[in-house]
Amino acid sequence: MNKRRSQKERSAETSAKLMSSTIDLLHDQGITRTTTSDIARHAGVSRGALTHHFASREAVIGASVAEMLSKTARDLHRFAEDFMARGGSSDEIVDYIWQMMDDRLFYVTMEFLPEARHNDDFRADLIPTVREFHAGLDAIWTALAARAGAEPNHTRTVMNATMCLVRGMISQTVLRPDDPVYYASLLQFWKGQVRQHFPIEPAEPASAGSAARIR
Amino acid sequence: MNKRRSQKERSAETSAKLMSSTIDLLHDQGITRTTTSDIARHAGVSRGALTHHFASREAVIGASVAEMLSKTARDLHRFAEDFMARGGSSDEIVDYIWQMMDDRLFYVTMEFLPEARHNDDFRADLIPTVREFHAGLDAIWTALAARAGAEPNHTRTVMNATMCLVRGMISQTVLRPDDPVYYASLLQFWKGQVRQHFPIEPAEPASAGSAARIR
DNA sequence: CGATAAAAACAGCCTTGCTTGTTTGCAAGA
DNA sequence: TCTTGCAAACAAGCAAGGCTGTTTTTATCG
Repeated sequence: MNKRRSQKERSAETSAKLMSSTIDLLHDQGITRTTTSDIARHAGVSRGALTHHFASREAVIGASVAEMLSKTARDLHRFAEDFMARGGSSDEIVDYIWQMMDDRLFYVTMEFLPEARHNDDFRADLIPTVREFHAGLDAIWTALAARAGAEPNHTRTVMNATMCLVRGMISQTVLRPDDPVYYASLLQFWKGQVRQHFPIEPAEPASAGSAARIR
Repeated sequence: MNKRRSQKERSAETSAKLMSSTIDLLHDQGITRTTTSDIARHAGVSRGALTHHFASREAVIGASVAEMLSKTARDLHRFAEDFMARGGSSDEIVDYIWQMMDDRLFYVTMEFLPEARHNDDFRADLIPTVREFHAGLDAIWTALAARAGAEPNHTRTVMNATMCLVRGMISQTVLRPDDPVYYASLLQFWKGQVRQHFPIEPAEPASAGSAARIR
C-alpha cells in the first residue's frame, strides 16, 4: 500500500524474504538441491538482489539458519515464562519440544548438520546461536525444576536426554515413515520416564487426553 | 601375492574397494564433497572402473551404504549370540550400541539421510536393508528380555528409545564437540534407566569400571 | 522548496570450473 | 576368439560468482 519505503525497510524486507525462502527450500528440497537461483525465485527477487545482500551461498544459508534458531530461542523463553506463571506439567514440556522439533526445526537441522561437520567456518559461526538456543531450553527446564524442587544438574540431564531422544526420533522418521503410532507410543513412554524425576501433582487422570499430536 | 586372479575375484575386489572407499569419503568429507573421481582415486582405480561396476553416482553410494548396514547387522547377530551364551548386562548393550553408532555408522548415516528424505528411489532401495539392520538389534534385546523375563513389547520400546537417544547424542556431537564428559554422563544416566526395566543380577559393584569409552 | 548528485537496492547476463555420464580403446582372463 | 575388466578421452549441463546496467531512495546545494 505505502508506495514509498525507506531503504532500511526495503533492505530488511528483502533479506527477510530471502532467509525465510532459504529455510523453506532447505526443508522442502534439501540443502544440496537448493541453488541460489531457487532461493531468489522463491523470494520473488532477482539473483542480483541475493548477491547484494549476501556474499555467498554459504552466507545466505548461515544467516537463515541463525535467524531460525534465534527465533525459536525467543519462542522457548516465552513458553518458559508462561509455563512458570501457570505451573504446567513435565508432559507438557515433552509435547512442546516434540512439536517444535517436528515442525521443521530438526528437519532443517538435518540438512545443514553435515555441512557444519565438514566446514569449520560454517560451524564456528553457528555455535554461538546454538548456545542461545540452549539457553532457551534451560529456561523451561529450570522453571520445571523450581516447581518440582529437583536438583538443577539432574534436571539438565533429563533435559538433554529428552532433546537427544527427540532428535533421534525425528531422524528415524526418514527411514521409518508413516508410523505415527510408533512415535506416539515412544513419546508416551518417555513422558513416564520424565515424570519419575519430577514427582509433582498426580493430576486428575480424567483429563489425560493430552496425547501427543504426531506429524 | 597370487598374481593370477579369476575375473570374479578381480571384480569383487574392485567393487569392495570402491564401496569401502565410498564409506570412508562419506565419513571424512561428506556426501556433497564426495565426487566419483574422489572415490575412484581413493580406491586406486580409474573412473572408468567405477562406471563399469556402478551405473551412477547414486548407485555407488546406495550399494556402499547397503553393504555397510548389512555388515553391521551381521555383527549385531554375532553379538546377540555371544551375549545370549554368556548372559551379559543391559549396561553392556548400551555401551555396544554407542560404540557401534559412534564408530562411523551414524556419522555416515547423517550424510545420506537428507538424500533419502528427498529421493524416493534412494529411500525405497534402502528401507529393506534398514529392516535387516533392525532385525539384528531385535536379536540382542530379545536375548536380554529372555534373560530378564521382561515383556517383549516393552523391551522393544526400551530398545527403540535407546537407539533414538544415541542417534540424538551423535547428532549433537557436531555442534557440541570436545565434551566427552557430557556424553559419558548422559550414557551413564541412560544405563541407570534401562537397568530399571531389566532388574537382573545386581552385579558386584567392584567391577563397575565398564564406563563408556567416548569418542 | 526544487533540482541534482550520490548511494544503495535490485536485475540480469556471462564466464568458468566442476561433475557426471558416455564412448572409445586396450589388455587380461575364459 | 571372445568376453570381461579397466583406462582415458570426450561431451554436456549446471551452478556459483563476478560484472555491468537500471531503478529507487537519500543527501546536498542553490
